[in-house]
Amino acid sequence: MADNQHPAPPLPPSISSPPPSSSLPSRPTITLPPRSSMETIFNAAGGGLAGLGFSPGPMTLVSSFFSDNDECRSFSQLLAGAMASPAAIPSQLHRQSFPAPDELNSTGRDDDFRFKQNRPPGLAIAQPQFFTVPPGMSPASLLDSPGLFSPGQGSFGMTHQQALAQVTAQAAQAHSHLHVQTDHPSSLSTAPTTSSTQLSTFITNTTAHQQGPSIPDSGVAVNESSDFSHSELRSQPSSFAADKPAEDGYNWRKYGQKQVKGSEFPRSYYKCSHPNCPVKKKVERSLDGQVTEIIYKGQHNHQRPQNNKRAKDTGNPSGNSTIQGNPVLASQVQSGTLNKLKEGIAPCSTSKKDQESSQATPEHLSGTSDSEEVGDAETGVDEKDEDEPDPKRRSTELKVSEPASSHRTVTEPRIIVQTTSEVDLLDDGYRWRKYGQKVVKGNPYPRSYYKCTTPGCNVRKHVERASTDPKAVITTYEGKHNHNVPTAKTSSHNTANSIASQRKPDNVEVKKHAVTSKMGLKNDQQPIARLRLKEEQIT
DNA sequence: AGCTTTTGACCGGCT
DNA sequence: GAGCCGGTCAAAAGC
Repeated sequence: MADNQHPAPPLPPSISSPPPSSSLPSRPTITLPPRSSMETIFNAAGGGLAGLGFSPGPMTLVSSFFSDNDECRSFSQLLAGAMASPAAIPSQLHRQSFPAPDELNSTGRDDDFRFKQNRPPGLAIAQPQFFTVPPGMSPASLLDSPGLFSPGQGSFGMTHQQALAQVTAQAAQAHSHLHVQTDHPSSLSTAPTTSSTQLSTFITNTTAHQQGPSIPDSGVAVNESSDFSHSELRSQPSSFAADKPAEDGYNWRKYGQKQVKGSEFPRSYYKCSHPNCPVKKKVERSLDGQVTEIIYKGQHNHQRPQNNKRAKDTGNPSGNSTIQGNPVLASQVQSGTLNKLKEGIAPCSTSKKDQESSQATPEHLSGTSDSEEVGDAETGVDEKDEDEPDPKRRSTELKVSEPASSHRTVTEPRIIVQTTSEVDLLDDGYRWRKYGQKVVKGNPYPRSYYKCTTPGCNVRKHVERASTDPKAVITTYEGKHNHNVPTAKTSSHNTANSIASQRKPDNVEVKKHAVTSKMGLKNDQQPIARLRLKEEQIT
C-alpha cells in the first residue's frame, strides 16, 4: 500500500462506521489513501463519468472510498470510486476551497465542505429531481444502451439502482483508463457544470420519473437543476411506447377498492389468488388507467404459475400492464410524486416491472421478506435497533399525502415493498425505522428504506448497496430533520455524523459509505474527512 | 359453475 | 371517546 504514503485529497465525503471486525475497534478508523490513488480513482471515474455524461451533483454527499492498493482495487471499489466521482470532480475543480488533507488529518473533523460554496453558477437544484425513462425502455435496454449515458444523451432515465448498475459497469471500463486519466488530470475539465449537475440528479434521484412524450413539460417533473436537464428531458425519444408490458405472472384477485384521502385516484387492493399466499398489493391508478403506484406486501410462498393463461396483471384491467418477466427500469412519477418527495415520501420508485420482476423471481423473494435485512450481516453494520419496536409500528407503510391539486399522469408506477418496521439505529445519530426494502434486478442486495422515528419528522433515507459490494453503500436522505439528534445513543454513533446529519437541510442527500475492512483502517483513526456536497434546500 | 370484479359496510388503528 | 381513515369483508353482479 505504497499509495497510502501520500496525502489524501479531501474527498471522502462521509465515512460510515465500519463493520466491526476482530481486529478493529468499534470506532471507525480510516487511513486515507494517497492522493495519487484517490485522484486516480476519481479522475478515472470522473473522467469516465464525464465521458458518460455524468457529473456530480450539489446535493450529493458522497462518502469516500478508500483503496489500499491500486493493484488490488476491487471492482466494487471502482464502483465506489466512480460513485464518488461526483464529489471528486467539483472537489478538484474547486480544490482551493478545501482544506489540505493534512489539515483534515489534524482535525479529523474539519470535514464539512459544502459544495454549494463552490457550486458553479447556474447550478440550482431546488427539489429532488426525477429522471425520465423513455416509456417502454427496459432495464436491459437501458443497461445495454450506452448511448443513454453518453454525453449527448445524458444520464436521465435512471433510477438509483440503475445508476449503481450502470456505474458499476462503467467503472469496470474506466478501470482500464485509470492511469491515463491520472496522467491527464486536466481531463477533469471535461466535467463542466452541466455534467456535474447531471450526475447530481442521477445519483440523488430516488424516485425515477418518467416523463413520456405524452406528458408535456409541466415544469414540475423536469430536472430543475440545469438547462441541460431540461433539454435532456425534452429530448426523450417520443417513439417509445407508452404501453408497456406489466405482467408479473401471478394471479391476483381484487378484493377491494377505495378512494383514499390525498389521492385523487382510487386505490385497488389485490390478493394473490394462490391458495394461502399472503401476498397483497395495492395499486393506485390514474383515471386513464395508468398505474401510478404499486405497493407490495408480503412474499409469495409459491412459484410463479407456469403457462398461466391468466397471468395477467389484474391490477390493470385495462390490459396494458403486463410484465412477462421483462422488467423495465423506467419508473415515472410526475408532479404528484414530486410533491410526495417534497413531503418526504419514500425515495423508492422503480418501475412496476422492475419491482415485480424482482419480487416474482424466487431467488429474489428473500429480499422482500418482511424481516430480512439482507446485506447487513456482510457489512457488519447492525441496523437493528436494540429497542423493542413499537408494535403499532408494525406493518407500517408509506403514507402518501398528496395535494389534491397535484396531478399525476403517470405511466409507470412507484413500487413499494412493505416490510417490517424495525427501528433502526443507523450511523447518523438519528433513529430510523425501517419501513421497506426492495430488491432490484441486478442487485442481490435490497434497498432498505428508513424513516426518522421522531414524531412529526418526515425525513426518510434509503440505503442501497452496490450490487458488487455490499459494503459500498449509498444513503439517500430526503427531507430535513425538525428536531435535534436524539441524545440517548452515543456509543455507536459518530457524533460528527449526527451533527452533520442534523444540519442537513437538504432535500436529498447521497452519502456513499465506503467501508472498511479493505480500507486499511487504523485502530485509533476516525473518519477524517467528510465532504458534504449538497444543496441547501431552496425554498 | 367457477372465478373475478364491484361496492357498500364493517373493523381497527390512529389522532 | 369520537371521528377519521385505510384496509378488509362479503354479497351481488358480471364474465
